[in-house]
Amino acid sequence: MTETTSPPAAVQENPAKLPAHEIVYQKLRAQILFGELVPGQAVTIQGLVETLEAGMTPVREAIRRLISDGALMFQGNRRVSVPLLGPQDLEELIFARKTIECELARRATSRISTADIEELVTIDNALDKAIATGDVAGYLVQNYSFHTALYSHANAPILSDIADRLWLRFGPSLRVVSGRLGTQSFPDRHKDILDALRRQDPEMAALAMERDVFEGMEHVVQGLRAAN
Amino acid sequence: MTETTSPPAAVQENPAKLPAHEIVYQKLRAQILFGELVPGQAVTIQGLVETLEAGMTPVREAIRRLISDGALMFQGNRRVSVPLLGPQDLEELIFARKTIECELARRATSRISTADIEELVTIDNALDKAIATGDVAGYLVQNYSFHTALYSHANAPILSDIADRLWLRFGPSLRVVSGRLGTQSFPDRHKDILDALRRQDPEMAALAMERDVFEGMEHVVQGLRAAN
DNA sequence: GGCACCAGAATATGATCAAATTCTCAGGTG
DNA sequence: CACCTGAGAATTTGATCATATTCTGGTGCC
Repeated sequence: MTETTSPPAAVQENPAKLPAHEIVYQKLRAQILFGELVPGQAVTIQGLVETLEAGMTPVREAIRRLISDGALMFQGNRRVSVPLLGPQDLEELIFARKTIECELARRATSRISTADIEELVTIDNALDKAIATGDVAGYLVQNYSFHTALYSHANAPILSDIADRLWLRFGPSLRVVSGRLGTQSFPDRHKDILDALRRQDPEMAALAMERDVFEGMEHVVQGLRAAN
Repeated sequence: MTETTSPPAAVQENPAKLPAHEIVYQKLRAQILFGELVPGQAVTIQGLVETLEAGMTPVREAIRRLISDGALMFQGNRRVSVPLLGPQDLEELIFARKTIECELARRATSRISTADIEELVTIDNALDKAIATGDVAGYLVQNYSFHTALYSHANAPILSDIADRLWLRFGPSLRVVSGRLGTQSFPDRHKDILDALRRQDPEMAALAMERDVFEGMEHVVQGLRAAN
């Protein structure tokens, strides 16, 4: 008992200082955002316990969080599933994304540094490459990264949080559409956004963002309509 | 014929059949919205287990949900507390509330029935009474009810959900300010909103809502600044 | 003032109970 | 005779709890 803890060598190679429920949350979140889960698919607690090799309580807590995020859906009876978006949902998401993300772009414009713009360029290049090679997973990751990185400079944690949750809602549907129609078909206004950032023109950034959001979401609407 | 199944549309209206974690969530949510919890106050799992007479797992899940809602805050170490809003947070909340709630008012205007308007009038009368008698708790409840009831007619579940979460964020601070400055001091544009609804004028409703939101939030800003 | 120890709270596991869906098997009908 | 139908069993899955383990923060001693 005197041997409390090995004090100095406590630096474990294990970077996972995070609690289990947090790790499970991150993993599940990524699976939803980047499309390993299909809309309509049932999500079972015990299934995740096996898949993610975690205990029951952490999985439970992660699922509750994701439900609150709108990323998962509680189906009245005790079942949980990935939401299937309808035209009505998409219309609301378009409005919310336009107002919130345009404002984030506006705010980021006046605060972002030249070095940070270059970082966005790097992400956008990776995005272009993913689009060119038809790498759907890469496209989803890089596209999300671009927006998230931009918003991180807006100094608006609450608005960023709202935007993040919106992405969680349409992530699975985005995956479906880009899987079906391919990555090339998606519009991409990121170049315009980067231009606006360089010129430090908030309204131009907001406008470019509005187009990026609207065209992207409209594409999802069309893609899902085709699917029916 | 080959259809799987979905014949029994047995709609269960069993109210007492809610799971424990849902009940705990609702209770805690109400406590936060209507100010039984003070900003900065620590929230412990075991404390809630005793107070709400629930098991540990349900309490845990409810807390996770509330954290995801932004109603509670995870303090890095394993502590959870009620968030304390700063001027920056309030500024973001004002923007988000204005855009989202004005849109909800706009959408509700064209869909709400005369009978439903009367229901709002009833709520607003109760609100006036609470203001007149200085009933802080009643003021908070009726004010929330008015907005929620209005938004329920907008046929926009996602936007309503976002608005709901915003209320959870500033609920505790609203309580602090109204407790300190009294209920009379709060502006109230609900009469203008009701007028706009009767005239079926969406833009007028949105404008009245914008004033209600802005003046109310500005009042919170002033109240918190005085507190410091 | 720093360090070891301790109390208490949070995290995480597995077991147990309850509910719901699915499966199966008769029985009846065209 | 084949097929639809439905009641009930069986299985899967969710909800809850009791308990063990780990971590944090404070306290008292040197």
